[in-house]
Amino acid sequence: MLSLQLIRQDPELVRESLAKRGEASSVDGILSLDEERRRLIQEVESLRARRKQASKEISQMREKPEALLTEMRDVGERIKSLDSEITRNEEELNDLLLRVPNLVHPGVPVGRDESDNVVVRSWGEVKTLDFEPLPHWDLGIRLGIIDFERGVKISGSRFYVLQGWGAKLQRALIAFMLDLHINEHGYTEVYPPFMVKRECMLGSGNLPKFADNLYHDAEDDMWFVPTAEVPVTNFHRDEIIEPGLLPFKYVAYTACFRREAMSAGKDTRGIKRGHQFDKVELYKFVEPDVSDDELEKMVADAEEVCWKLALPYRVLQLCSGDLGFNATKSYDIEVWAPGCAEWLEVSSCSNCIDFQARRSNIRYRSQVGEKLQFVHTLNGSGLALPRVVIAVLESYQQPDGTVAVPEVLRSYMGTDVIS
RNA sequence: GGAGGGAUCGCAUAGUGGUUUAGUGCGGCCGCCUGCUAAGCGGUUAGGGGGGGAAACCCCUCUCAUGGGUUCGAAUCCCAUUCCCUCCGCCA
Repeated sequence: MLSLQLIRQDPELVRESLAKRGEASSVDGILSLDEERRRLIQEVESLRARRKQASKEISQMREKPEALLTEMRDVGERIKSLDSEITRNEEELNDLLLRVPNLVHPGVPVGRDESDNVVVRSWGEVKTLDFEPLPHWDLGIRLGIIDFERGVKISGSRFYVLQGWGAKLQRALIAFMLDLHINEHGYTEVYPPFMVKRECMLGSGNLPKFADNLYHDAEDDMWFVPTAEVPVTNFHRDEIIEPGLLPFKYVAYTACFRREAMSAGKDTRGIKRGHQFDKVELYKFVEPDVSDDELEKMVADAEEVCWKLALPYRVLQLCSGDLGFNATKSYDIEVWAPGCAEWLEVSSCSNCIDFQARRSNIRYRSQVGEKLQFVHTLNGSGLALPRVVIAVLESYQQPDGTVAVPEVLRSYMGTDVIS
């Protein structure tokens, strides 16, 4: 959420930022509600001050002053009705504010959609294999490690079962990634709940705007996390972080659940896009002046997974039109999958600056006695599992139909080859 | 799921309708004192919102789990909800 004060002080900045994203502006509506709100508050507060004064006088009188009591009864009624007007106004205002996306970082290239994203670097060689590479769905079926039919039988379309080496490969990747980020990059492992309260979804920015994409248990109003970003953001919700404690760096493994209602019919083949997938997520809470640098470091942490697995990859900077709702600036990492012959998005790393911190009320003090400020939050996949499984299977496949196990996974897998 | 008990300032507690501008202790911070440390002494100790001011700052208002209600006036009385604790039931 943007600061209402900022919108009030510099509405043009906000309008321009929304235009860069190709979003309609609600700035005028917000400003007029804000004006109304301040007017109502001034009125109700002066009535309150008056009532307070009168109550004090009444308490010191021996006889009940009937005229004053009658007047105060009216004042009480007026306060009550103004309060409900303020509540209504604030609900409306808040709903608008919660739907405004983050400001676009000035360094972000302006563009319309993903075709305007910019490749900032790439690593590894996309080499042509000397045999016809199979897509992972064929490999998976032949090796008996992915079972699409049973996934559909159990849960419907966009579900699959990993079994045998397939399941173990995914588990090995999770363990490898967690260990890398914990031991070499200084992240603290957390295992959060996979179902969260509504307010967590508001805090992370998934509600109210993206309810369509979430699984929801209506009976208890519990929401299934679409990414670990949601519970980890809320880890410090409503907290004040004392001087000297930041940064906090967390790595969390979770399953992720997405309805993918918007993309029915897209990427239906294989395990690239399912309603449930696993992910290892990086998350940082940092002081504002370092969040730009911390984003670069986070991307490097995620990239390291790719090069340790020897998977060719490229890093894209997202243009303004492709930027996610929470992000001021984002990089995607894509690895090459020779079987399906495409670049797979395995990570998206974003600086959300104070956007989620404001929604979630996460503040810190830089020094004893200093004013409270909102922290900056960053998140990035490190990495998303099924797509890494795809890239490993397709890149390490051998002419005889077996799949070699990447060096760094051998100790986790206990084998050199999947056959 | 059932039955009871509870939720007050960072922590611990006092507070059963109006000098509560929420007291006290601990902790924290700032002084003083002290050869050092401890002790002692004095002061200080939250957040949101609104208004004024160039600013330092000042004024108002809200917040005693949350939301309603009663009342001229609510931490205090009533109702609902949430969470925590104890016991019972169920359970990986």
